[in-house]
Amino acid sequence: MSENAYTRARSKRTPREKRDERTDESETTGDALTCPECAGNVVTDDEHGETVCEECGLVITADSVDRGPEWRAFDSREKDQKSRVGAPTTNTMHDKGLSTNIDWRDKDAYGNSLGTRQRQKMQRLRKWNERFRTRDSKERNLKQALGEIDRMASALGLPDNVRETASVIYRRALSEDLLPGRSIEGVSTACTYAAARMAGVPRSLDEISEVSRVEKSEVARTYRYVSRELSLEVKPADPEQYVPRFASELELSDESKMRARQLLQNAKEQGVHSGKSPVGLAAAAVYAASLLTNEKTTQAAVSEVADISEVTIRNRYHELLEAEEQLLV
DNA sequence: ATGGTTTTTACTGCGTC
DNA sequence: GACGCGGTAAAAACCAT
Repeated sequence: MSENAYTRARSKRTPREKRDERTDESETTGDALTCPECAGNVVTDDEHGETVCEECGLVITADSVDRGPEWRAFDSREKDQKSRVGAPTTNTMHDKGLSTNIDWRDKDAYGNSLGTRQRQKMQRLRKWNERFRTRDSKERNLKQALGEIDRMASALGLPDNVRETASVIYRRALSEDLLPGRSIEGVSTACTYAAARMAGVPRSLDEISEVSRVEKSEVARTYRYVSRELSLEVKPADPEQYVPRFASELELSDESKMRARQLLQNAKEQGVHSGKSPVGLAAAAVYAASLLTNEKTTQAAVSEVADISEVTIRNRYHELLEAEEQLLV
């Protein structure tokens, strides 16, 4: 009935503007205060905008910075700003201000019955309150996921636009009800994986699951599911996309990168690669290129950064060189 | 579930520094 | 002798059926 959960919510200002009035004595003056709970020292945490107790972690005042709705992005401009979602401590914020209950009885605070007008008003308020609350639970979910995406993305050194893409994908997954039966972790990991590939800076499933709390198999499964349901257009990973990263991790010259790309392109034209793992191909190309340019690298080193066995590198790079020769004939 | 393909693991031999 | 490299066989992982 009321599955209109994601009603068109304007980026409404959170209804607690009264933090302007400095309320209690624990102010941001940074004086040595003591915690009411354990009498420990109280410090201000500027990054999260909180005043917390050093000893017990009690948050005395939170939200000296209001970053409430800023992570709801509806267009690309807002999206540019939404990536500051991170801090997990803000999870507490929602419960604090928003989950309100409105009694079902049509009585006022003194127990008197309300007039018809008032009754109708309360009816409307209940309805909207409920709507906001369900919206809120989804957003809490979203928030956690976004935090997770952000964490993984920075662990993998992925640029901001990937995080944004990942967030967008996640939002779509959420609004299409793809979540039930799947972990937030898993889906956000899958979204990150997809976003990285779509942005042309792919990370292998191994790398992804390294920083995720989810098994590789589950990531793969969830990714397949999500990309099918949302019909994401993500082309099979191009080995060339791995080259720059591997090359720079090995501190190889630009020339080597060029050679590696050439090798891959040749191989591609001759259809040498099909069914072979793109990562392996890329690793082999990087290694072969380093040989051709007389830069010192070992198979072991390449295998290390690419997370590919040396055997595979050997096999692939033979094939690459063969393809190169065939081209000259 | 099964069979075919690819990748990994583990081990061995060879040449060089 | 350690190291980089190449090859091989068997195991494991993966994929389509």
